[in-house]
Amino acid sequence: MSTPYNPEAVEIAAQKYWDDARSFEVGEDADKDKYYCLTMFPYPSGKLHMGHVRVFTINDVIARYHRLQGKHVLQPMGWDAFGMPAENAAIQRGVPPAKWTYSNIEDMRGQLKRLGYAYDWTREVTTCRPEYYRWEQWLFTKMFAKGLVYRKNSIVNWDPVDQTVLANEQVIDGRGWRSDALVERREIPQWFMKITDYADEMLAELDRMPGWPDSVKTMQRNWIGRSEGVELAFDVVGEETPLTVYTTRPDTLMGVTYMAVAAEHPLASKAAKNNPDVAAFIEDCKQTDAQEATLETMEKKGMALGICATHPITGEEVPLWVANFVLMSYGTGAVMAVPGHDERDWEFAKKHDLPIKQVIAPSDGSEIDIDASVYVDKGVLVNSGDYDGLDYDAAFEGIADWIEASGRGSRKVNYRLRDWGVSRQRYWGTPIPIIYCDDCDAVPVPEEQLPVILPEDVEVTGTGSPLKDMPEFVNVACPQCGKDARRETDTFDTFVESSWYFARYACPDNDSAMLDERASYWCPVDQYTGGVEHAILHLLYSRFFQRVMRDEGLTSESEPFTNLLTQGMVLKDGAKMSKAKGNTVDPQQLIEKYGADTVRLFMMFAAPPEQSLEWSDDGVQGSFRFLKRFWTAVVEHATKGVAGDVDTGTLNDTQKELRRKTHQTIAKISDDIGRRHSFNTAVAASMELLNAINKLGDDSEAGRAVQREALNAVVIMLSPMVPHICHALWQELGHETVLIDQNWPKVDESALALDLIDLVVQVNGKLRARISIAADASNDAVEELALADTNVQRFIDGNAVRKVIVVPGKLVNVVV
RNA sequence: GCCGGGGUGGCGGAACUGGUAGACGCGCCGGAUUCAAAAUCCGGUUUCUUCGGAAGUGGGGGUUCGAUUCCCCCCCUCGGCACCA
Repeated sequence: MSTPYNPEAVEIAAQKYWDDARSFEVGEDADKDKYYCLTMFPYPSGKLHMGHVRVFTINDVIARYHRLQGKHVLQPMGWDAFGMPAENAAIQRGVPPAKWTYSNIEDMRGQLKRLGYAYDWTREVTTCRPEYYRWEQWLFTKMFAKGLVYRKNSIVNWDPVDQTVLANEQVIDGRGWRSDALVERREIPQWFMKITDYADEMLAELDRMPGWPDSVKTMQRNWIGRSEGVELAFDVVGEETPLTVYTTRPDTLMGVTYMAVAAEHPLASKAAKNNPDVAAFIEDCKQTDAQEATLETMEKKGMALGICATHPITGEEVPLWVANFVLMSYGTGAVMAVPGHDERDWEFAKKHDLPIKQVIAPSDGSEIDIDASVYVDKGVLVNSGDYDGLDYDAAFEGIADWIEASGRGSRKVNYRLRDWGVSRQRYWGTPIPIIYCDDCDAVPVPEEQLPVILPEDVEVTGTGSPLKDMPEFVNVACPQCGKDARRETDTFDTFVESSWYFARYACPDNDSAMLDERASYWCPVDQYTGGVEHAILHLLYSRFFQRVMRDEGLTSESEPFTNLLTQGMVLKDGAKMSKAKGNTVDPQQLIEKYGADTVRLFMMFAAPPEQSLEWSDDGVQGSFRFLKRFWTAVVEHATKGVAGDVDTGTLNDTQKELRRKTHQTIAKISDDIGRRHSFNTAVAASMELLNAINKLGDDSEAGRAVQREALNAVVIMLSPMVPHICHALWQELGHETVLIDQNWPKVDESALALDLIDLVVQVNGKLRARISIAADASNDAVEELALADTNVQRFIDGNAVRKVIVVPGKLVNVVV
């Protein structure tokens, strides 16, 4: 087969072999060491993009590497098939979302197969199919029974022209993307899952997850945002119900000079009734979208309500304001303001001429001017009556004790994390299995009536969900009393589907249970790979669902993903690839031009997986060139016949050197892939070894044996990245066996031994000489030889040597 | 605004636990091969330089015999911020 490298022929042949042999279909074998290797499943947007190719290749490399290590590897693939783009396509092109989605899946599956990923396609899951989503409907009804779901009002982006709810990404500069109308905040009833019930457990477990990156764990910790503080009630003059607030700084209680409530707060609404200015202000507050980033960066506005609260300790009256930065959905919808010791309160007080009172002084006794700048550090209490002189801890305890004793409140642990709102006013999603009855209120759909099937043959117009206009869907008998009732027409957030799919891959065909014993075999996922953009929401929701499933008796695992790898984006000209920017690169065209292996190789070589990857057409060309060199090297070696085994006793120095390089490289690549996930350096090391093989030019029996050993190793070690070419080259090297069934090469420690080692010599930290010395030389001998070097002596220049630092095997630093 | 990343030659990146900055590849320059080109192969390639060296990892400071690596401050940039997935 001394033909030039023809990627297409090589790749189709390898793929046909894997297909025919069903190489990647795996069952549950209790005797084998299982390894579940998973990548975040894609949304079927139409075509594969480079971001997909990158993450799937990373995962495939890990999967194939572990298979060569003797593991029983499962790598499945499926489709996160519900979501907005299908509705948008339907609006724009009149294609029903289901049809559009299924056709995209067909196209993308074909593209994935062409890339040669080692997937077990018999386990494919598609979330928009009733046999999948029925089980999350089922779990929802179980959660309902346990009180883990509830309904409450919450805020959405309302487009007053299109009369529809908008997603945050459909709000551009505060306006609806289609109507250009100013978006309003509007409250509607929605379903919530009590993720906060698991906040403490999920937070604590983060400390016992060594397989996750610290950055992701830190983000999740901050997101959960556990804080200890007190909740306390302020009496409101002329009101029966007091105003409850939460604070983590009870030590600053004596510094409260005003309070603020949300625009939606009942006290604000009440004040608005006889104050048109307040009413106008509240209306104005609603003229904004519901995103946190908008809220945090917009101008802080407020207005006095003309009502006062009573300070619980001093009895002084403090004015009540309504403010746009206080949200009804956060905490109690009201805050106590301590302008002296809170940044935002200070700025607000300055703007509205509210009094600023210093109640905390720096612990070191230094003077501060609270009118000139805010002081947010913890310190010693001043101007706080009985509490003066106490430090933060003592003041916290003292004031908290007083609050509890007075019956005004209590210590409370609070979370920044809010319960998960799962209702979406959209068509293309899993129907929420609830029936509304005038007598029985919200009733979950009984198990025997599941799944609630989403009608697929619909027309989508863009103004509201088509389900509302389908009496055959909406009208239903109440499961409890049998009277006429109405189905919920909202659907689930698509994060619900992606919160448990990883477990369903183990048993996608089970039509009588959500999970079975096969899930116990495969779960948890050993290696999970996906974009950093999912560091919080998707990963936290999945951790939550895993626990819900555990508490439902479906699994014994608490954590879904043992090891996590978050990969960076693919950029072109420094920017994320997007149709809008016109800087996309189509993987399909590249595969046609160079083959899948070249694309896979470039992806692995161009950057470490966690970092963003800058696309380069020249770089792809370079990867292609390397594969051609690789092909030629093996073919030229093979045409001279099959070389024998290495006889270590008969090698000359250059042969020994290549053999050392071979085994050094085996050690390096094993570590690079297995431990560090540093695929770019693994590829670089393979290139170095191949360069060394090509340089040897030794056709003696021993020379050819050493080359063959090296080539065998390179072919196996590059195969996770470029499996097709390696499949062919393994045969070319004369093996009767199949590459994917091989074992990873082993390091021969004896090949690594060196008689002489090179050390560098520094004088005052600057490189001045290189010396070669016996590997087992003593530090004294190393020092002596270093000092004897003429260039070293030149830089010592007659000065007294103050110190000599010898780092064994590395360097000598002479300090003068 | 808040939380988490990143910043090293002309470019992508390497340097893993504080120890030779620039591995490997791209690009470029020179050479071989060729009627010529493509492809391929060989050599060179941080900058400045008085050719001795000197400077250099976003900027400023610090710790250390020694800092891309650790600490403090700042700048730029990317991701997330609960309805994009």
